[in-house]
Amino acid sequence: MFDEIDIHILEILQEKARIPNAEVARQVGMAPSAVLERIRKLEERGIIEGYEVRLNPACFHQGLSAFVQVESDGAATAQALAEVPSVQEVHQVVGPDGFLVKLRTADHTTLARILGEIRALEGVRSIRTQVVLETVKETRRVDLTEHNGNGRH
Amino acid sequence: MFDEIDIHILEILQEKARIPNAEVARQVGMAPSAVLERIRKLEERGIIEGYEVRLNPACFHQGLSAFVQVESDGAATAQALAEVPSVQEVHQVVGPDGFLVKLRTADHTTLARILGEIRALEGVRSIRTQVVLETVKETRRVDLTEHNGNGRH
DNA sequence: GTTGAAAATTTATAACA
DNA sequence: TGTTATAAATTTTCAAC
Repeated sequence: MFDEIDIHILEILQEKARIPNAEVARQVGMAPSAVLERIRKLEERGIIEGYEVRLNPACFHQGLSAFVQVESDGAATAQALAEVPSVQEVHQVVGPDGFLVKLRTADHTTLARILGEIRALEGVRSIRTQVVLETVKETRRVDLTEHNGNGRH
Repeated sequence: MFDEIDIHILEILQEKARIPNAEVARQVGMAPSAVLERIRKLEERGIIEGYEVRLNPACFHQGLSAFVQVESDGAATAQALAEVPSVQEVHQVVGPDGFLVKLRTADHTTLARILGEIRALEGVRSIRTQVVLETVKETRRVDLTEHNGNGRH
């Protein structure tokens, strides 16, 4: 799938995605055009899904995180949950609690309102909420260290 | 904190962070240097935390997600959890289950090994694991729609 | 798949409204 | 703060290897 140079490029981009191509080329010791070509192919193959800016949620009235275990029998529940504003993640999980939902809200008042919305969704039998006191770690970064020196994948 | 133009810029960057400054300037109808200045200040003020490439986890042997409820009495548990490879998130939550941990692994075998590691951490009394069957939605994007037309913040 | 060079575009900087 | 203008740097393309 990719070689060590690709991994190196991805490591650089994971660290800081909005840097010039020429700078990436310098760090991996290749011509800018070659790096551009590799990045293009990584994008085409779906290995790179996209580029995001990481905003500080607290600056946008979204400082409160919570996880909600949703027990549901409705097939359409997942989509309905995904469309609720401030829902950031919806995972279908094994076991009696059908879905695990992550959401961000401004405060406890807003959280209460959102939870009411979720409880009112068709098919939802019960919900159990866990409010986050403090987020110690939160990253989307993929661990690439194991892909170094192993040759091709 | 920021005005409508800032919000517009952030909306564009949330959609696709690795686009030229000049293109952003075109879309908001301003001079590139003015846009660059605004972005710099958003970065300085910590509103923009950084830029990330979004990689496809499945391409890096991280296709299996799971959430682990960790009941613990150790003060250092959070840090220990955060340092476990393949742990992507650690949240301290209200209630008896002290922490909620999100992790990504290659397969069930690896998951079992990681869970063993977590269970062996000092202070951990019990863990309860929820394996993700399917992720319906997973985004870090902040909802900026409410910040439009409301004037300054 | 890579290189190297040319052309188009973008970024950085400074003077100015 | 924003704009324009200029120089420096970068991106992109393409022919050749």
